[in-house]
Amino acid sequence: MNTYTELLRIHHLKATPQRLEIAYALDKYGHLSIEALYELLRNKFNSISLATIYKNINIMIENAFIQEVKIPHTKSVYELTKETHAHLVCEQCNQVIDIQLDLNPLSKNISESSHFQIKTANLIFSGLCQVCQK
Amino acid sequence: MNTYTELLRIHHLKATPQRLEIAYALDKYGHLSIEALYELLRNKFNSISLATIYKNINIMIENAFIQEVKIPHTKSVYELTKETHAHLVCEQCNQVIDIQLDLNPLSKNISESSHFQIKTANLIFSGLCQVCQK
DNA sequence: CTCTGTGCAAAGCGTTTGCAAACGA
DNA sequence: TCGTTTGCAAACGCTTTGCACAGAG
Repeated sequence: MNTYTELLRIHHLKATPQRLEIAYALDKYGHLSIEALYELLRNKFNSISLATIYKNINIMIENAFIQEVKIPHTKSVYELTKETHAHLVCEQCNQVIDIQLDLNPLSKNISESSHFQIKTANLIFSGLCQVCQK
Repeated sequence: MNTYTELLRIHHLKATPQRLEIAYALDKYGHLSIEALYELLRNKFNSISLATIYKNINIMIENAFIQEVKIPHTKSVYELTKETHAHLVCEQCNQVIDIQLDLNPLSKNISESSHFQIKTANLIFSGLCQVCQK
């Protein structure tokens, strides 16, 4: 039993070949759109359906195996759930980069001053990656 | 000529009654979904079309008169463009609150350490508002 | 007067659903 | 074997488009 099978199990998901491939692809590429995932999986499964992608993405989100990243001005991408981090999004090549960033102190400050109970923070920086700056 | 007419002019938008009402509604309520906007405008214009809402929202975004706020797990809302700020979103009542927050120092830090040229930052805190905590 | 915006209906497109067959445990 | 998942096709819902008329400047 490989790592992805275990990972799926932990999140109460049966390990089908399609799901294993989704997990593998997200692990390898970090962030993928529905469309990109579909294209990737088509290389493995000649007759895979978009419906299968959607059904799996949805159940994987429900089970906290993956997360949706909503990006300004572009379509969403999906990533394996991992510890909280921020995203850098290149407006030119659409690359998405994770950066470690502890927002807890800031959240705490705001919670205290606004009486709003903060559970999660979502931070996206948009701009140009090193390559696209040239 | 009222304020909203001027505001629209500044963004190179003709001041039609429908647009004036959109501007007024966003100014008054802060953040509105397409659907909410449609319901509000229907009170003023008995035969307004959803297509008109969409066309105006789109051109207003293009002309930087308004901005879309993409919220995790819910539909987008729209707001008048103003200086950079973060959002508090209540997961229970879906209320959206603006908070002033200067992310420039943080952006600068990240830009320098990551060689990524940051243009804009987008920060959303999700949780429970004061009322919904009870 | 001219060009843009509006409302309506139809088209478009991404996403979801229902179902029979295939499959995982 | 039993319950879940897959793939297909159809349905769905949100958004966009084309067009004729109305309205802003």
